[in-house]
Amino acid sequence: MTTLRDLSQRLGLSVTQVSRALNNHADVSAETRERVQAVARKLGYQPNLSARRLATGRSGMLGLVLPDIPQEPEDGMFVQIVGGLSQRLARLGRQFVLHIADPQDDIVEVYRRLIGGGAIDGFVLLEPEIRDRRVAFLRQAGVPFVIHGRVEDPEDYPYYDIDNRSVAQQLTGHLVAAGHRRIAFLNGPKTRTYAVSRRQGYRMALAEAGIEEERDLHRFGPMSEAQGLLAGVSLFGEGGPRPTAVVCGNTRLAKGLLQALQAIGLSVPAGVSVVVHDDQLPGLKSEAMDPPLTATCSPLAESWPHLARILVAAVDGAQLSALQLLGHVEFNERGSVSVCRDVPAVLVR
Amino acid sequence: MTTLRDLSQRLGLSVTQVSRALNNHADVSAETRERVQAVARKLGYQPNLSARRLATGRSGMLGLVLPDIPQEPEDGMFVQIVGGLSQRLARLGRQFVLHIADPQDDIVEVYRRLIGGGAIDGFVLLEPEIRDRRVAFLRQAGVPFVIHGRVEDPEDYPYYDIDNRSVAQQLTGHLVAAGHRRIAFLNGPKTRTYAVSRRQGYRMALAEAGIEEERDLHRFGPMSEAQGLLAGVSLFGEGGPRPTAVVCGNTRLAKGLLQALQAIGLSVPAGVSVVVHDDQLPGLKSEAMDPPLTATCSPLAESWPHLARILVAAVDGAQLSALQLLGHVEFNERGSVSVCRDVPAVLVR
DNA sequence: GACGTCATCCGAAACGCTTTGGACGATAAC
DNA sequence: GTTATCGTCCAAAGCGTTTCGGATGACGTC
Repeated sequence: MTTLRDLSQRLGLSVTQVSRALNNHADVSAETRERVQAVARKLGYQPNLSARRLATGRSGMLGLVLPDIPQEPEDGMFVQIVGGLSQRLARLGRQFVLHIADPQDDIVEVYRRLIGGGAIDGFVLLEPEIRDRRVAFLRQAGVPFVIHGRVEDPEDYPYYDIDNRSVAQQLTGHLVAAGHRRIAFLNGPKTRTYAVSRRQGYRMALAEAGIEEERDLHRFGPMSEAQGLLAGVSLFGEGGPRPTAVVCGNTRLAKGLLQALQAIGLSVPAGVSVVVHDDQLPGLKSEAMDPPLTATCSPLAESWPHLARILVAAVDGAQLSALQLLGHVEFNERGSVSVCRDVPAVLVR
Repeated sequence: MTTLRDLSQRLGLSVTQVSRALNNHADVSAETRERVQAVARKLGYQPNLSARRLATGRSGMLGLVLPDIPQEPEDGMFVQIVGGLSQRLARLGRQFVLHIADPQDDIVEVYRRLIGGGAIDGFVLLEPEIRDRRVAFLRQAGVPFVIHGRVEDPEDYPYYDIDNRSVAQQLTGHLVAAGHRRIAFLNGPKTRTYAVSRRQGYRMALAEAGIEEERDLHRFGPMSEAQGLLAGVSLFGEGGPRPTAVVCGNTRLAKGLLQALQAIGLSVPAGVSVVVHDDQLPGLKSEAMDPPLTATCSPLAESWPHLARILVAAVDGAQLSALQLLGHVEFNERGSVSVCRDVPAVLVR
């Protein structure tokens, strides 16, 4: 292994100057810099990361901790995440450490161990929850991180997110504009911050139109095909509240819902109007469904480059304003919504 | 962060003794060891991995390098691999580093960079090829690794594998015993060592029965459903060689083949006999197929714990004999094979 | 009493890097 | 001619750990 000392001896320079030359410091002449870098390249010099870390306190390793091995059907997305992050971070000269925790371990302890060893500079946090313990711990410990999503105020941390409130408001509003007043919402798990934001958007859209929210039409749960199917049956099956339209939190839920509707004998959009938020999950595109669904669209895959970039910047101590980003959301109308001719439920009762 | 020096001051001992006490060295009294470990626990001492690495030359990090982001349908398996390895290594007190290379980078350069930085102690190598460049490089560089599979002789390196030659021989032999003489083999990619081993097994079984190999019945290619389908059509469609039985390299190939056979109107086992090697890929079990397939079975998921254990032992400098393992293979007869009544092709011609 | 043995401890060096504080000429400013 | 400034360089300290080569004292042996 070539070390700085090897280079310095070969060049007749001090170790100091060689180090500075390689790291593009100011006080080294252009000529020396060239010479040093040429020799370094020739000898295939690679800085020893451990030594660097010991001197600087930084290891160049960024981590992702998962609480358990992902199972179907989320595992495909997991590949995208891990692959995207790893590749992006590699391009930024960092290394990616994946840690899959023991499910029975306390997650905060896992983080404590990882930063305690000094092996990891910062973390990507997925699926933030309200009052997220990881966020609280890392913030207090002064360890850099970036959240995929956001937590409750104050928003004084790096994140990449989409405007979930606006997404829900837009989708719900679109149905309201078509005359619907009894609109179901298949939301995500109650403890997830994005589900909370979306609830706000849903409510705002209803409130704007003077519609009173029906508790039974708002369902929280995992964003899975199974959940979509179950919710669909429960909403539209016998004894169900039978709304006239449904907002789906993602395309997996939508797929399940469409199956339920088909089984029940309801067609879209004639019988029920359906809109969805589309993360562009692999193999589950809203435009390829039957019928193609009107959707807000924001590819999940766009997140990873941003998360990588933001995390690296955060570790390097960039300004907070440079570390917060809201992704772009498109709205695509595709004819899965029909004008509602039903007499408002309130009058029926 | 608590350091050895903190502990030593607090205990009135030298840093040396504290270090030795924590690492269970010989020349430290039982009483001191207890005391040291108690205080270390209390202060939540975590050894600084970078410092340790600098002193020992080991970082405690083990790596897996993938040439690109896995795509469907292999991505599910990838999750199992990465998840399994990461979790197992964590339990052994090591960290797992996943590196997804840029597809355009030379793979050996990627390894060179990773070990050059001194960040990684050893590697897990997946999908070995004949004359594998990674193996050549790592062996020459003296970097520990474990192969999932094997390469050509000499076998002086750590591996976990199954006896692929025997698997192919067993499956082919089973068909031979049922009277089949024109047996197709859907094998893996030609450059993979396991495909080479399986070819040997296939040939041995044929040779034993005095059957001459027909070139056109032995197909190499990706072990995908699509490939199984295409091969099925090409073998049994119009103008195809129409063997009486097929050995499938894995259940994905088998699934595709069964689709092709159904489309063509051939039934299993009445029309064609089919056997398969089953890696227990998620959602693709040989016993759940239609019909359930006679199979050799060796769960891929069993590999990860072994690979993790072996790699750690290799880094720790264990004897070679402790580092080589052949996994268990079961044979399950399920009735997808019928006795062959066809007149041997040679007599027809 | 001299010697060897043993258990237990310690100081100091080493790993490869960054960074601090200053040295040394050359040039510009007064 | 003195002083300040600037560009370029270097020695040395320090990061936290392991490890080598002793040091020390207690004890038993002859």
